[in-house]
Amino acid sequence: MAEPQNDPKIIGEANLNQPPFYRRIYAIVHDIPKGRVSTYGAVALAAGKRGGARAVGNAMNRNQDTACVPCHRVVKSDGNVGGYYSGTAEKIKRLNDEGLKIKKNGQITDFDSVLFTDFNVISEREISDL
DNA sequence: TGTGTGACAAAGC
DNA sequence: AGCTTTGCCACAC
Repeated sequence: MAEPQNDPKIIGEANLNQPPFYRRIYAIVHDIPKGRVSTYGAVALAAGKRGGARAVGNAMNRNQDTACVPCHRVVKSDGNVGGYYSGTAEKIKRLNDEGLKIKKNGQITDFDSVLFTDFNVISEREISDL
């Protein structure tokens, strides 16, 4: 029984070669429900890294399996959809398909009510140090 | 080895 | 509202 961050069923087989921190991030993002979104910062925190939002964005950019890791559900903390490897338009389209509505300025409608941060995942003890 | 860059964020002004 | 600085991880020069 593999750990979540090492389980190809969770993070995708193509992502097994990725760095440990990235794999942990993928396992977390995997748990974001359809029709909901989370933020780069929240995922970083769930991974035990406050301020690691940038690293999370980098990990999303290199995601090799969008089926296992729904990276389009990770957005900016201000409610803007943020970037996407194949373009923001594609990201918006995917979110629309899950029932979310995006305003013209890129803001997610009812951002607060679709925001998901309730990760049961872990963290190392660094989190107790904040 | 050092520096810069990137799908970000929070704090300071 | 906008800009700057600092923090984070990994990688390309």
